[in-house]
Amino acid sequence: MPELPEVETVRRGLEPVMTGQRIAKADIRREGLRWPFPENMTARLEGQRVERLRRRAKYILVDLDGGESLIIHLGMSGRMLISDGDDLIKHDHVVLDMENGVRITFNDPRRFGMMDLCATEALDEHRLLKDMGPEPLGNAFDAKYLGERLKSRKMPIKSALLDQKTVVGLGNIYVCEALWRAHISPTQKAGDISTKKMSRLVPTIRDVLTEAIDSGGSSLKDYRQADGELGYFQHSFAVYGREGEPCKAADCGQNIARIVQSGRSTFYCPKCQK
DNA sequence: AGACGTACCTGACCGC
DNA sequence: TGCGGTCAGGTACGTC
Repeated sequence: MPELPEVETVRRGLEPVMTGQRIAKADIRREGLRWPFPENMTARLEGQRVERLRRRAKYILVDLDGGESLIIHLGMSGRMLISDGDDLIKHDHVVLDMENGVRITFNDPRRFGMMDLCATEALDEHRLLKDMGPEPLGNAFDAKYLGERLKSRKMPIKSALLDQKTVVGLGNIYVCEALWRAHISPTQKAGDISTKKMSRLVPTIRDVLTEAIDSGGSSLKDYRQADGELGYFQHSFAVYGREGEPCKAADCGQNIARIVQSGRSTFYCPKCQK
C-alpha cells in the first residue's frame, strides 16, 4: 500500500474536489472489504456535506457535517480515483457521486482496504486508531520519545519501525530507505541503538517522507494519485527493490542485499549500514 | 507485555 | 498456453 506519502498525496488530490460538496449518491457495491461495511452506510453517507479531509497515520478521515467521519484505509492495493462518471471497472467497490458531478471511486483488487463510519468526536477511541503511535512529521516524534519507546526491545529496528504503535506512516519501502540514510542495519536490535544513531534516525525519517510527499509519492504496480498521475519518488529509491545493484553511497562499491524479516523483504547495504 | 506466525485477497511474473 | 510457485506498498488477531 500506499504508505504515508501516498496516502497524503491521495488526500491532497481529493481535498479540492470533495470539500464543501454534498455526497449526492453513495453506491456500495459489496458487503465489505477486509471487514463488513458499517450498518446503513449508504444512508449515512448520502446527503452529507464534506467539511474537510484529514489524514491520521495511513488513514484518510472524511469529516461530514452530520457529525460522523468516513474512515478510509487503502490497504495494499486500494486507489481513490476522481472522474466525471466513468463506466465502472473490475474492483470498483464504493462509488461516491458528489453534487458537483465529480465521481470518487474506491477501487481495491486485493480488498485489504477498510472503510468505517464513526462519530467525529470519538475518532480517537476508534479501534483502528486508538493505539496508533505519533505522527512522524509531528512534534511528538523525537529522539527522546523513540529511545524510550524502543528501550530494551529485542526486535530488529526494521520491525519496530513497521509497528504503527512505535510511529505511524512508515511501511516497507520508507523504513528501508530511512535506515539506509541513517546508516543503521535493519537487523540491529531496536533496544541496542545508540542515542547518537537514534537522533540521526528521526530527522532521516522526516526527510524521506517529506521528500516523497513532495514527489507525489511512489508509483509501483498500479498505484496512482487521485488525479491519475503517477508519483515519481520510486526513481529516488536508494535500496528498495535494488537487490544486487550498487549502493548509491559515494565510494561504497557494495551491492544492495535483500533479506527477509518477519516475512517481508528488507533491502539494505551491508557495508554502509552497521 | 512482547514477539511471533497466520490470515485476509487478487494479479503479475517466472520457470517449466 | 497453461500451470504452479512466489511475490507484492498492510494490519488485525491468535498463540506462545
